[in-house]
Amino acid sequence: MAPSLDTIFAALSDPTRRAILTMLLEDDMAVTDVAEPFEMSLAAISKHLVILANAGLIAQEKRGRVKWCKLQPDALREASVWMQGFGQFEAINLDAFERFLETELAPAALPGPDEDAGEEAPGR
Amino acid sequence: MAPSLDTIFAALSDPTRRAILTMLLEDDMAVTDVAEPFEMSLAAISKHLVILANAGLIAQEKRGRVKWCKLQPDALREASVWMQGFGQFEAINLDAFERFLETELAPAALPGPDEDAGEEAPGR
DNA sequence: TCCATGTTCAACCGAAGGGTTGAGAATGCC
DNA sequence: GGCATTCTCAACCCTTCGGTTGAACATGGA
Repeated sequence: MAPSLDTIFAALSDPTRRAILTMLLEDDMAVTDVAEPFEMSLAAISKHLVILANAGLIAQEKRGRVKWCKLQPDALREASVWMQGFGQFEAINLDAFERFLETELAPAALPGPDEDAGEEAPGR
Repeated sequence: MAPSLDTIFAALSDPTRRAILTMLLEDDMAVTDVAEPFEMSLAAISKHLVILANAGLIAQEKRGRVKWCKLQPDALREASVWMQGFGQFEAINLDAFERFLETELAPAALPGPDEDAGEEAPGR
């Protein structure tokens, strides 16, 4: 099922989970490596990852013993579209809209780790 | 204090609160009028409005007996900025936005299709 | 002044959230 | 096979959340 906005925003409301997303922006990671910088149990991180996966924010793929986590920004995109409707509803920036259309028509980029984010996402 | 991303995303994670924001997109509303289309108590709606105000998503101003609620999209923009680290969605897709508005308004967020609020503009 | 209207407060309730611990279940390596 | 590594499951604990109800507070109008 497609993750709902409920699930997406709830997943984003926890600072640990946002930090995990920021880490995954750099590279795909195994569960143990995701958990390493946090001062909480591995089981807790595992739960957080399940929540992120249910929200469609990450994908998890098991290779051997190791489960790899990678960012999946489509859900974020949905939520962003919903939000930006409030900020720019009165005055639509036509230039920005045209730029959006271009990115819409462009081939969907595979969410690889080598994506140049340009600017690091703010932490908490 | 500036509302944290925790607070903002948590406020957005509830369908009732997102429906309220959508309603306020049309016009400023009094608390009673906000509560009218929902099948829950006025006190519950009042709590939701407090949560939205604490998140900086709405502002509340009391004139006489009536407390008017109005959208305050700055907090949304802040959260939107955080998200932009994860992808390139700097522009708004109006079609997608309308789609989301429909999916938000249609199912269970608002009980009846006859949401003839009929509220008056705050200035008078 | 008395009463209706608009909104919040306080106490409560059940469910969900975020954390722990300990016991598994897979898998890879010797 | 035996063992370490990786990750999840299950049971619990405590707090927060979303809702209710009834009372209270504040204001405007007769």
